Amino acid sequence: MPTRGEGNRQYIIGVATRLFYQRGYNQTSFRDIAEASGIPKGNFYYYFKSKDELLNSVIDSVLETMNQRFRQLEAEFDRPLSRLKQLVGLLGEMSDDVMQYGCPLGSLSVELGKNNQELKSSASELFKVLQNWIKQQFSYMGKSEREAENLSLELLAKIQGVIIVGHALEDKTYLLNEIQKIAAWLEQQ
Amino acid sequence: MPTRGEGNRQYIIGVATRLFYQRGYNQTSFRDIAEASGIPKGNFYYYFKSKDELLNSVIDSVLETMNQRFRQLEAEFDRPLSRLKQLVGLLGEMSDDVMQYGCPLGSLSVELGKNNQELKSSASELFKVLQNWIKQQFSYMGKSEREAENLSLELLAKIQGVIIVGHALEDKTYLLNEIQKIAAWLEQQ
DNA sequence: GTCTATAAGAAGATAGAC
DNA sequence: GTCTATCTTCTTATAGAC
Repeated sequence: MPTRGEGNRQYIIGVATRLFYQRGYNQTSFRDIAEASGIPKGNFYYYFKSKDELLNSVIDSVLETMNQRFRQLEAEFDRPLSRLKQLVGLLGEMSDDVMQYGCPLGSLSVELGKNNQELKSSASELFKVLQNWIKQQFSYMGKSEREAENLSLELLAKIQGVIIVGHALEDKTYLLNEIQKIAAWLEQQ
Repeated sequence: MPTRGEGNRQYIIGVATRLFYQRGYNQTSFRDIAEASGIPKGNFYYYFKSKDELLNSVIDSVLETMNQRFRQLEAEFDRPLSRLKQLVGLLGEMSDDVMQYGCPLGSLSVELGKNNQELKSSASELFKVLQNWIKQQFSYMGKSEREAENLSLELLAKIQGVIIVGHALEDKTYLLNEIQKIAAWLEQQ
């Protein structure tokens, strides 16, 4: 059997990230992750002392991925408006997943809000980091502190709103159209 | 022990409705419902042949409650605009629950979308009924078919957006303020 | 580090006495 | 109709061989 060492840890986190999103945290068992990863479930306790700790590691990993993507957007696009439009474009690329599983950040936050307040706060951190980055982009665009705050919340609410409605109404065309409208709205700011 | 007959059925549905909302469907066990209702869990199978069937009954019951409330709003308020504002006002009254558990319709739809497509469609029905009623109110206000459709979706997306953002950011003040803004937006239509 | 076996308890569901 | 006891399976988690 191959020995991947610490690489195994990251691999487990990657598989868990996907399954937690697609099936929900509570509905994903170590058995599921074991089958999807090919790693016996007994091993998980060598890397994580509990399932909750695995979720915390997943959240940390998602946070890191988010920050990497932010830096990437900052390097690739000079104009903050372009960065925001790119972010919205990403939503369009994820539309199939979004239609089935909802927003990765929003759905996790809501699920954990129902029976795990501690982990819910961790998940909410992701949301706050995203909001802060968006806010900063609006600041770069010359908006005041207050305007940037309001616009960042407005953008987030628009995104979350069309995701839930598209998901619940099972209407992908609606979702795609609304994403276009959000991009157009961004252009006007 | 008291014999409540068919009243028991409705009583179980009522307790389950609340618990499914507060804890999530998958995270609510028959044991939980038994403890909260005082009815032994073995009895549930006399009224419902499975947990999924109980959820279906809950969804049916919520649908009926929604329709009752619609009729009530129609009887109590002549102007369709007043009815819609009242509906938004209801969201404000539920704000504490919404902050903790999210939207009763939206969160259920997202949860079921992750591992129970059949039940998810049933939950989505609730959403569609709500949208249709909202659309009808806009029609009564003189909007065209297309305008009424768009406005109903816009209202729903606004509501869902501020719920998720308020919930994830743990900011009740934001939620309450945004509900006020939605009411003001309604006024302009 | 990796793997198997298994413990301890909770889940949904059923049987059958009353 | 109501209730208890129990079956089966699945869960998280641990023990211990290799």
